[in-house]
Amino acid sequence: MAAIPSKPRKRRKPGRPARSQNQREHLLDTAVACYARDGVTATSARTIAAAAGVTPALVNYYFGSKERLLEAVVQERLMPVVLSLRDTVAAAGESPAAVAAAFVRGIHAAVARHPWLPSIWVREILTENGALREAFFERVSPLVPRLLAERFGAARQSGALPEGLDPRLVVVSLIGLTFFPLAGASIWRRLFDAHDVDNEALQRHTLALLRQGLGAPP
Amino acid sequence: MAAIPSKPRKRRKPGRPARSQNQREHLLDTAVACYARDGVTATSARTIAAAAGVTPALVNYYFGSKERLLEAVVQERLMPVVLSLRDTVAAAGESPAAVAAAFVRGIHAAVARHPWLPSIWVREILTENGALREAFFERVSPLVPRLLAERFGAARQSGALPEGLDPRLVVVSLIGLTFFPLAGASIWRRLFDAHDVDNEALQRHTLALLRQGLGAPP
DNA sequence: ATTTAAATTAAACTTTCATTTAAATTTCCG
DNA sequence: CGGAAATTTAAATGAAAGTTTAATTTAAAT
Repeated sequence: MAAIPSKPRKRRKPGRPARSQNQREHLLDTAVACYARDGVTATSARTIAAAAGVTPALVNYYFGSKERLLEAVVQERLMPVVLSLRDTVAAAGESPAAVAAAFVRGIHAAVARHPWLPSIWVREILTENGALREAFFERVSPLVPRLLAERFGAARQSGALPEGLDPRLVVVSLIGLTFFPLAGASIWRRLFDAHDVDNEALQRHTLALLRQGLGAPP
Repeated sequence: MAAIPSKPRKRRKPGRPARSQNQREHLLDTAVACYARDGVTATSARTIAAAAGVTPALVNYYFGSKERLLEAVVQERLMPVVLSLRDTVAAAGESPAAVAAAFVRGIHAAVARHPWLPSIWVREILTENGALREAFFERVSPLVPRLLAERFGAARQSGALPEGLDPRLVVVSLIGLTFFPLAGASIWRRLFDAHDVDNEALQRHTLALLRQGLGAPP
């Protein structure tokens, strides 16, 4: 049986195109979207190229290898977001509640601009052999998680942290309360028929939970 | 240059082995560990076979295909844990705090037995094209998340849920507060030098945060 | 206008993967 | 003990992956 070329796909001939867009930036954006959708390791260079409408060879032309494309994504897409988040947190007040609120708002603002963020975080940083784990330790963790832990640690020493809470674990809880619901938004919206709940409502809920908790069991 | 057989690897010859262990169960355990470490899509049948000390052909002998191995892992490894968790939650009282506490304790107990659980959850259920997403909707979500949402919904109607909290989002927050810190345990222990904090301390912290929150900003 | 540099593709190469097949070895049942 | 069924491997096959190379087209520089 012969393959039927139902769509006579017009493949471009080789050669520099007339008015070329910035393919390098476009490849970075496409790659980050593919990483978020399928995971870094499961994303082939061919997939990224196809999604960007180019050939795999172009990926290597701009980045040299699959590995260095990931490195460029970290440097040019992930790190700017992290730096901006650090500034937001650093500008918050001293009280744990204020720092936590600034973090929650900062994450929500970042995700509104960069929807790929939570998915990549939970897949590639959180898990055992995540593709961004080392990048996280070396470049991200000194900027945000350590800063948060210092603030909460100082608050505990001045008695401003409620009894029973570990300042380091407050950082962990905060990340879990923000990235996790944002990463799974499409899941719980579908599951609970909660299409009425937008991210702003989620943010209000999270801040309310952080303020007062659920109360004590009877 | 000739390959040097430094370790004269003793490859077994074909044939049924003398006293065979249960390779099928062993392959299921190995697969679930590989899934947790590298992610489902990034795990090749060869990787699982090598980790289990057998050849890839044996994977197909027992499961027919890579895809049906995943299906068997869901049915025979994941689902029993989910069913047990549902019983724990169903046996809790009516108050939101009691239900939440039962869930947190149930998750911690399950993870103590099955360390692969949080990693697989955040990677394969939470994210956009996660390999277990459909299995979650069809088989897991009716058992646990829906049950939780019903309890919290009832609590809100009887006024037992604090102001500002959405009963459906309480479920999401709960999962984020448990699976996320457990999945990332090796990260934050290393990051904060918190090797003194065991999972029991984490559980106490989480329950304390759920009880009282962080307090209001000044 | 001519030359040089940049951007892009097609095609080829090598590796890795999932799967199939045939053979080998052992257990189980009569 | 002897044959049928079960379990395992080596080897082969075909598809997909990452990368390299050479060719081709356009833009930029002189």
